[in-house]
Amino acid sequence: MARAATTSDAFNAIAEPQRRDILVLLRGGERPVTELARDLGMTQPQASKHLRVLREVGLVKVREAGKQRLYGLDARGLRPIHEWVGGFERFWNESFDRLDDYVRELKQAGQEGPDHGDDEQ
Amino acid sequence: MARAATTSDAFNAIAEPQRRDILVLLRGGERPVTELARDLGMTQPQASKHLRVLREVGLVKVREAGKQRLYGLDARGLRPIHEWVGGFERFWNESFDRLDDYVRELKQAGQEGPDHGDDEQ
DNA sequence: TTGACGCATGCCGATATAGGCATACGATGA
DNA sequence: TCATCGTATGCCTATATCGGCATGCGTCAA
Repeated sequence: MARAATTSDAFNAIAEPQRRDILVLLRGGERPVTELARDLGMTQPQASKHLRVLREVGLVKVREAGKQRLYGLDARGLRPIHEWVGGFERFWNESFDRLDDYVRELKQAGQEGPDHGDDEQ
Repeated sequence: MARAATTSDAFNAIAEPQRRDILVLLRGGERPVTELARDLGMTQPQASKHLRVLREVGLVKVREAGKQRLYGLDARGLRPIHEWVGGFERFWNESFDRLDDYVRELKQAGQEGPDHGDDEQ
């Protein structure tokens, strides 16, 4: 096997910096391919290809407008990511040493009696 | 070129589902490699390799414990991701059609001058 | 020392990405 | 119809991933 397809996931799609840049730019509203390419300093084919990936994972939508194709943001696909990552919030808020303590406490609590509940996906 | 290195970014590191699983499991506390491998149904070398990537991007830390090496979570690297993705929150909260309207309003406002007042949420 | 265990690596193969460049295609206007 | 603009694709190369398998290495117990 190789790496998971960039189009398999929103996770994989946004792993590419340029694609992230595109999304950010798109927050400002719909844009035609060429404009995106220009603003981000990439070639038109490059932009088109990245947009294809983003389209396939559903992070952008296209709208025909005469000769142009306007790409717009569809951020809904980012929500799951935000939630997944958010599941770690308490862990980065704790300082490191204290985090270890915290974990050890959890373990003990788990062995001794009713738990504090906290787990999985 | 090829794809960005998996170790170049936390973004790239968590693009791999198995690595995400490891992180989730690690929320429960430190674990030795073999246990992780067993619980996640992967081979030991596989686990080691994924842990290496996670270690290189700083999402996990290791601690020697006799024959074992205990891997623990260091979620601090996830924070930037959470923030980046969080920058799109308002966009996935809007329904799609309304989002377009919103964007159009922004554009007009930008061209005409002082706005119509009234946006988001 | 020897042996078992826990883990990290090395090597190989299959796959697919991202970039560069050329080009095909649809829409618009002359 | 023809030229042109705006995009999407195709092809080629270099690179690196992930998985499988074997093996190297350090630690601990006989």
